[in-house]
Amino acid sequence: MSIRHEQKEQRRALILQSALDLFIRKGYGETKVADIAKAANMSIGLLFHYFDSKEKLYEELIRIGCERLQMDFSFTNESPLAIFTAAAEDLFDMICTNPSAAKMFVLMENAQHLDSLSEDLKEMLMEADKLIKKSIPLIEKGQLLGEIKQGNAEALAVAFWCSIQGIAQYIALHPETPCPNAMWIISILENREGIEK
Amino acid sequence: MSIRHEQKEQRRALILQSALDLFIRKGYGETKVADIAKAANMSIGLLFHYFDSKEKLYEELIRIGCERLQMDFSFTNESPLAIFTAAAEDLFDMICTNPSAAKMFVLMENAQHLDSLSEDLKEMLMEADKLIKKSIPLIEKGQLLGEIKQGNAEALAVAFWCSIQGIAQYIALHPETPCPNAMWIISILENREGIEK
DNA sequence: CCCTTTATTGAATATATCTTCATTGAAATA
DNA sequence: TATTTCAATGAAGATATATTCAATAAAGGG
Repeated sequence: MSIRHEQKEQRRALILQSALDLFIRKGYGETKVADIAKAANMSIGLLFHYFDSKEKLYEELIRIGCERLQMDFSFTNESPLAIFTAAAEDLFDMICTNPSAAKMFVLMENAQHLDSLSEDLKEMLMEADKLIKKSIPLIEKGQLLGEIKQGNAEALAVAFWCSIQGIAQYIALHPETPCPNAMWIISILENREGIEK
Repeated sequence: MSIRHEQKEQRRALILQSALDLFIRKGYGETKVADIAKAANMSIGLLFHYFDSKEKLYEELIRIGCERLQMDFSFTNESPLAIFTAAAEDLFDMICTNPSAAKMFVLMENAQHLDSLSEDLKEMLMEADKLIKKSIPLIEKGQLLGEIKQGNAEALAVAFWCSIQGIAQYIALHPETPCPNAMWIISILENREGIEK
C-alpha cells in the first residue's frame, strides 16, 4: 500500500485518539478544535481535511465505541451471580488492558447526556441505562437463590454498575493506576454465607 | 427584611440551582448562559445582573461545594474499617438525602479536569485525589489487622472511592433512584471471615 | 406623591470558536 | 521529468455565544 494511504490512516487514528483523550478530560464543549489539532501535532486546517466538523469527529468516536463495547450481557442459563461475575471480569479486563477502551467507556457515558446528537446515535447509547433495568430481574432471581444479598434490587443494580462506571472513569483518566480486582466489586452483590430468611 | 432583599436571595439561589443541574448534565462548555437563564425563568440580562460572568457563576458553585463537602475523613483512633464505614455512611446519607449535595459532588469531580480555573480553586479541589492517596496506609493497616482483604492497597482505595463517586454521579442525574446501602460498598474492602496467610 | 434606587428586558456588541479557502509543497503516476 | 493528485498550512470569514447597555417598570424611602 502507498505511503500516503498508510499515513492517512495513522493521522486519522491519531486525531481520534487525541480527541478521545481530550473529550473525556474536558468534555465536548470545552475541548476546542485547536486543542485537538495541537494534541495531534497538526494544523487546524488539516484536521478539517480529515473530519468534516468537530461534531462529526465526536460522532465517529461514539460509533467506534458502540462497535467495540458490544456489551452482550448475555442471558445464558448460568446462575445470576455467575453472569454478573463474568460481565465484571470481562469489563475489568478490557478496562485495565486497553487504555483506550476505558476512555471509550467514559465517552459513551458522557455522551448520553448530550443534546445535539443525532437520534440514531442516541438510541445506540440508551444501552447503559438499560443495563441497570435489565439487571433487576436477574438480581431478584439471585436473591431467591440466596446467592445475592437482600435489599432493593434496583439499588443493588445501581451500586454494581455504577461502581464499575466510577472505576472505569478513574482508570481512563489515570491509566497507570493498578487495576482493581473484579471480584471485589462482585462482593457488592454477593450474599455472604448463611441464608437469612 | 424588604421584599426586594428576599427576592434577590431567592433569584440568586435559583440561578445557582439551575446552573448546577445543567453543568453536571451537560458540562460547563455545553451549558449556554441562555440555557441557564431559561431554566431559571429569567432573561439573560438579569442573570448578568446577579453574576458577573458564566465563569464567576461556576466558581461560586465550586466555592459553595468546597464549604459544604468538607470531607474530614478524620484520623480518629478507630479501626481502619470503622473509619471507612463511617465515611461511606456519611457520604451515602448526604447523597441520598440531599439531591443538591449529590450534584455538588459531581460538579467538584468534573471541575478538577478543567483548565481555566483560578489557582486557589484548583488547590481546593485537589482533595478528591488526595483521598485515595491518604487511604492507602489506612488500608494497609486494616490488612495487617485482618479486617480488610488482601490485594494492592492503592487498587482497593480506587475501587472503594470510585465506586462511591460512580454511584453519587448516578444519583445526581437520577434523583429518584432508591439509595444503595453504604455497607454494600464496604464489602469491597471487608475481609470475609478466615484470615488467610 | 415624588424621587431614588433596584429589577428586568432583549437587542446590540464584543468575543471566541468553528469552518473555509487560496496557496504551497510533497508524493504518486505516467 | 511533467503532470496530477493529495497533504498541509494559517489567516480570513462565518457562526455561535457571552456580555453590555439603554430603556422601562417596579419598589423603597421621604
